[in-house]
Amino acid sequence: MRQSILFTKTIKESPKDEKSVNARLLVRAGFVDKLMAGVYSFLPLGFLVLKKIENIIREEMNSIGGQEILMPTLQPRANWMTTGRWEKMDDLFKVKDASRKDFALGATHEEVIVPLVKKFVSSYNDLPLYVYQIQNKFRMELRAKSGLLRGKEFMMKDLYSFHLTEKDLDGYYEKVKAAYIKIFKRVGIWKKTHLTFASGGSFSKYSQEFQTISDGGEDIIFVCKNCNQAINREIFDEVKICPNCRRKDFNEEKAIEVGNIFKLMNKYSKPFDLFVLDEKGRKKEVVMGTYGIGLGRIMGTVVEVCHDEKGIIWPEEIAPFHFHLIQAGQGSKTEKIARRIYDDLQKSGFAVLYDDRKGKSLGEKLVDADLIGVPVRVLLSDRTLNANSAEVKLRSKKETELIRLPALNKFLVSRKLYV
RNA sequence: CGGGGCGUAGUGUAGCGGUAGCACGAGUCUUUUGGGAAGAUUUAGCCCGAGUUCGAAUCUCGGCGCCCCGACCA
Repeated sequence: MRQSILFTKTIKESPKDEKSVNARLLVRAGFVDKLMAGVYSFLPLGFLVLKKIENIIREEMNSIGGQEILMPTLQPRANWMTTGRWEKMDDLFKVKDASRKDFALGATHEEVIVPLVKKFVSSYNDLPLYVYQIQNKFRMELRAKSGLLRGKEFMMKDLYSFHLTEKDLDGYYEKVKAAYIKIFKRVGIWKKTHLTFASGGSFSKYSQEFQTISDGGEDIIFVCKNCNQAINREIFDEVKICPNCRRKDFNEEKAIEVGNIFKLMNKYSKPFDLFVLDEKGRKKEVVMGTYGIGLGRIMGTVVEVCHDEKGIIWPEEIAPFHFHLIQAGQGSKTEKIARRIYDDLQKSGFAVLYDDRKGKSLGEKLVDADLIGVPVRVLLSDRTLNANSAEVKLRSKKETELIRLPALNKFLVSRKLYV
C-alpha cells in the first residue's frame, strides 16, 4: 500500500482521553479510532492486523476439526429465558423493536448454537461436533477500559464442542489447549502467557485461562517459579499450591486474560433438551465445552507486550505489512528505484507499506515508521543510492545494514521469517 | 453499579461575571528534506439544556461525555 493514499495519519500527541499503552499507540499510529468508551473502529492498518489474527485463529480452529459458521447478533428473548440468563447475566444488552418485543444482543452464543445443533444432531454417530464462529459480541460493560482490552463491542472467536461423554470432552479440551498455545505462539505473546487456574463460575469449581503478563492487565496471577503454571488471585487463597508440580513458590504478576477454555458439561444442553440416542436407542445427554478468544484483546495485548518508547513492534505473523519501504529524497531516480523495489516485493508475495509521501522529511518518515512498527524497514535515499544500496533495519533491533541493490530483493525475500 | 477526578480549537493551556486569547498540531503555497526543518497564509473552541443576571466559559441545577479506583466479567 502506498502511504500517500492511506487516509489515516499518525498523531503526534497521545490522545488525552486514553491512558492505556495499547490505545495510545494504536490511536496515534492510526490503527484504530475510538467512537466511544469501549467501542473502536478498525482503520486500514488495524483491520489488516485484525484479519491476520483472525486467520491464525481460523487456521488453528480448522486444524482441530472446527466447522466455521456465523450466527446472528440479534437473538430472541425466549432462548435467554430458557437458560435463565435473560435475568442473570448482568452485562447482557437488551433491545426492543417497534412492537416492544425484546431481543438480546449476543454476548455469547450458547442460546443460539444449542438449539441450532439440536436440529441436526440426533444420533451418537453425529458426535463429537465442533463448531465455531468469529463475530462481534456485545457486553454491557459498565466500565469499559484499557483501550482494546475491555470493550462493549468486540470481535471474538467462540468455539463450542459437543460430546457423548465427559471423557471425550476431556480429550478435546486438551486439543483446544494445544491449539490455543499455537495461536499465542503465532501472534507473538506465548513467552509471556501462562496457563492459569481460575474460578469456574457457575459451571464447575475451576476453569482454565490463558493469562499474558503485562502491566496493562487487570488480573493478578501467581506464577509458579518452578513450572510456569499460574493461579488466578480469585482462587489463590483456596489453592496455594501449584496444581501442576505441587510446589508453593510463586511470583505475583499483573496479567491480561487472552483466552479461556471451559467445560460446560450439560449446563446448556439440559435446558434445551439436547440429547442423542445411543447404539441401544437410549437417550444420552450431550456434554459441551466452550472456548473463547477475543481478537481485539489479542491485538491490544500484543501492543502492551511488544512496544518501546517510539512505538509498536509488531510480531512478524500479525504485522500489517512485511516491509516498510521508505523513499527519502525526491530525485526521480530514487523514486523510480523505490517503485521498482515496491513492485518486486509485491510480486514476490509480500505486503509492503511504501512511504512515497512528498514533502515529509526523512526524520518524519522514520518517526512514523517506528510508531507504526512494521518489522522490517527498507530505506532508499539519495545517499544510499550513491552507494547503489538500500538500508535495511529490523524494528526490533538498533543496527542497520546496507544491502547492494542488485541483491536486495533476494536478501529480503530469502528471510524465512515471512511466509 | 458504588467512589473519585475532569469537560475552553485535534492537543496543552489563559481567562475567575463585561469583546474568547496563546502555543503546538492540522490545511495550502514556497524553500527544504539522514531522526518530527523554516517562512507566509489559512483553519478550528467555551460538552448540552434550563435557571440567576442588564450581561454567563465563569454562578446554580439537571443531563451527557471522558479518565481513574473498586465491584462485576461463559
